[in-house]
Amino acid sequence: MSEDDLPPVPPPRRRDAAATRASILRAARDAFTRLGYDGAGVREIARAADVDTRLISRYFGSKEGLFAEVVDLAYEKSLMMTPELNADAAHALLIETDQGAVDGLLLTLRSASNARAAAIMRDSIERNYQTRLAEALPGTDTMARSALLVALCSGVLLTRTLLGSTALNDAQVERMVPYLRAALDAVAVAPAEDGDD
Amino acid sequence: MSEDDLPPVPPPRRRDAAATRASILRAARDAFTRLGYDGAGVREIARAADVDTRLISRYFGSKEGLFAEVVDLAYEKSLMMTPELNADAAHALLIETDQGAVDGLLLTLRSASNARAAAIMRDSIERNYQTRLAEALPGTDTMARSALLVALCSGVLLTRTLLGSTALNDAQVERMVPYLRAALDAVAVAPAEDGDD
DNA sequence: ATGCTATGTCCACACTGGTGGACATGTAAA
DNA sequence: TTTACATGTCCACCAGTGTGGACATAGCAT
Repeated sequence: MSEDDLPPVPPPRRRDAAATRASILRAARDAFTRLGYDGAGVREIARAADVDTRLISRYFGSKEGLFAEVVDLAYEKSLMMTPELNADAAHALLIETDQGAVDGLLLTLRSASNARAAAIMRDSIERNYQTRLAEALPGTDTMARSALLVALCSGVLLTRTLLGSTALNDAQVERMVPYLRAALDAVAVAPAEDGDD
Repeated sequence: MSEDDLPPVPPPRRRDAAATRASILRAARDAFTRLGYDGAGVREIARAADVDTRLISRYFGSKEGLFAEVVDLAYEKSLMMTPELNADAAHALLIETDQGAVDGLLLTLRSASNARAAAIMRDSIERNYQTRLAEALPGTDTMARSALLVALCSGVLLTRTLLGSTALNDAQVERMVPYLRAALDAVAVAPAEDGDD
């Protein structure tokens, strides 16, 4: 979940600004996803990236600047919830949490309590993700419906992962997949139709 | 939203432990709901309660102890999502956010990023709320389905309030009420039936 | 090889957080 | 009235945070 989009830390420790930036970005993504915006500190990120703390301010201006870049990257490829993919989405959200596809949502949830971080994420979501999803939806009100889909999925992940709900974490959670899929379909399919493919 | 369950600040007695406790509790509930567990500071709460900071540690042991009591109170009366009430719930979540019924959820969302706060809330939700909701649901898997309902509603509120989603905040959001209600019904009604009262 | 600039490093500042000790004072019991 | 405890108050501590200044060094152009 970390080696595919960002180059791994290079063993030859010369002076390479691009590699340093990438290393910071990777460590920041992991830290923000795991601890949230407030929970992750720049010192910790720098240590994980094996980089001096000062370089974060230097390369990204501030913690907020770093966060903004991380968020943009996280939402470039993220779980899609189209009518055809709702079954997959429901499964991914309920069963295989913490897999790459839902990391973007996880990042959002863990940082949503910070107002400034929330504004950064809202921008990125609407710009990078929601528009893409809206184009894949049939019917009208696609923008609002895509937002509603993101909202529903966020809630599931929130309850499962952050809150650690026992009912949504035991073995029987598999039986919830059809329910969740039906709920998502209720929003994703066109209003008049009763799609049940 | 504040004067109904907690006694207002008392005029007469100058030293009244019960009144002080209640005042702290009220200020803490407002602060935690507005700013989240991490965002709200004990000094701020004490100032809002017109009380010395030290009394918080004295009466509630710690910030966590205070939070636990606030959470318990918040979930005693909260929005219910039964099949009959899903229309109301959908309306409340999408239109009249920040009303009393959803404050419990709001408190949860704003504090969920803190792991210790999340554990406190999970306990309270499962103990005070989820069980109650499960009893009102028809069919099987009522506990897991009630958890799923809470999850879906949390997501809507999260996206609307914390993230400030524009698509879920403009005038056209009314058109989303039937969608959300259908999604909730997909979980709240019994599996085989197709209840659409 | 030498100088310049980019790159990396160390230290410290100002600030805020939660918590606790020691003290003052009101309130009720003896 | 006097004593004792509950109640309220002030101050300080320590561990965090993000940010910036001043300095060392590597890598490249000349």
